[in-house]
Amino acid sequence: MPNSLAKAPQKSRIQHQNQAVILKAALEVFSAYGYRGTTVDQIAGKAGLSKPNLLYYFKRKEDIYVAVLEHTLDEWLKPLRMLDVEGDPIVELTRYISEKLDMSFANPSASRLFANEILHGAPHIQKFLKGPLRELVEEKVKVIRQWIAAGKIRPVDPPHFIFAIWAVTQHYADFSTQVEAVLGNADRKAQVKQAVAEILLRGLAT
Amino acid sequence: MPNSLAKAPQKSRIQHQNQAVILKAALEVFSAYGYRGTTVDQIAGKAGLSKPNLLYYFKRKEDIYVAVLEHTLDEWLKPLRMLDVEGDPIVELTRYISEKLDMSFANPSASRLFANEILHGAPHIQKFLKGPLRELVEEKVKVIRQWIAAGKIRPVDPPHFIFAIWAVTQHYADFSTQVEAVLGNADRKAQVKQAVAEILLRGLAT
DNA sequence: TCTGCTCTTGACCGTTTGATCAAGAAATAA
DNA sequence: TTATTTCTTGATCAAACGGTCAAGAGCAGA
Repeated sequence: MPNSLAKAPQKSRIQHQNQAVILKAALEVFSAYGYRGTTVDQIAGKAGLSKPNLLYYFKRKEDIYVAVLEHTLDEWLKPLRMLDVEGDPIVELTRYISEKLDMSFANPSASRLFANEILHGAPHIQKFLKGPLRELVEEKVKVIRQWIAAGKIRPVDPPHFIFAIWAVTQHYADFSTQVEAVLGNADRKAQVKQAVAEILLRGLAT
Repeated sequence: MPNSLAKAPQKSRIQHQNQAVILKAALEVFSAYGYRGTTVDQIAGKAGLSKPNLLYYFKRKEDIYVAVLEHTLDEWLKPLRMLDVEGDPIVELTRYISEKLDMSFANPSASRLFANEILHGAPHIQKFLKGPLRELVEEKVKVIRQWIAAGKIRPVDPPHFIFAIWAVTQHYADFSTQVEAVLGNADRKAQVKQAVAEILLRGLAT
């Protein structure tokens, strides 16, 4: 018995595969058009399934949306979790900024989905924001406070410093249309990493 | 003849008043639910008009949206326009950050409307982004470069520095749900101003 | 007052969309 | 093979929505 929990209906190969295809398609469509702006037909089309077939795997449109959102959240916090109080602050923060920017460039859809959800009041992830996210921020605020207390970096308001990192790094995913309209479409990942790290971290040097 | 241009249909008192009421209601609803997520009935309800009456003033839903958007854009750029090359850089940038944060706190709906539009590819304001916005950024990039050349501030990548200011200041409007979920609902305008200015500007001091 | 224009609305229309269902096809297990 | 479960889909429905229209109410100038 591979799973003794009553709730596990053990997915078949086809189920596993189709759910993955649906989630991938749904992420792209939801992030591009928002929840209301997305139709089930669009997702089905992008996933290569008929609409009733898609609704065989997820009963309601909202179920798809929630599944995509939850699938994204864990991934989203990983880089921050790794912020290590034992490491050198500038090295740790440079790595964090770099990884967040990598995520923005590699997977802007996830960032936009998240941004869209929060922009509209986060109706589906209130618990996540007030629970795991809040706790993680409190934990990392302590890390930054320890660095300050140890004289390793100059004083800074820790929660707002974390917000600033989020804001700036996610800007390159959420507002890429604007960035490209103003600067043109050239690839500038390396330049952005350099510039952002400098802007956010130079003020911390002792 | 008060207006000899053929196109001016000279608005009546009622027209003037109702259009203002509609634009105000539409801003709130569009920013909260997005373009697709908003129904004409919702706007009409919030404006205290019947749906056909609202459509007497704006023929199509999209016309309302575009009107609200354009009504917001000019206001949006004013603080940046005032950035003065003759002034002290830290004073000028502190004032700019302060005014942007004031806008985020006083009128988060406008910021969210703008964010939502860009998040979804800015289909209605491509010309604005590639025209007036781009030109203004180029102008202010030169201002920052002059400050650097004159040795008044340490070197920084000017366009990305402007983006960083936008990202961080607008974050407190667009992501206020998240900020409040993590930090609680206390009023913290003054603290935010202090913290953000420090984070973004301390690295510029010579 | 009368006249003409502006404003307002209930009823209605065509389309889109989320969701359902019955029935058949495909996979799986015996 | 046969039996059973899983998967797939065309047809269809009810609700929501953007938009129209004709007819009436309100208003301003003569």
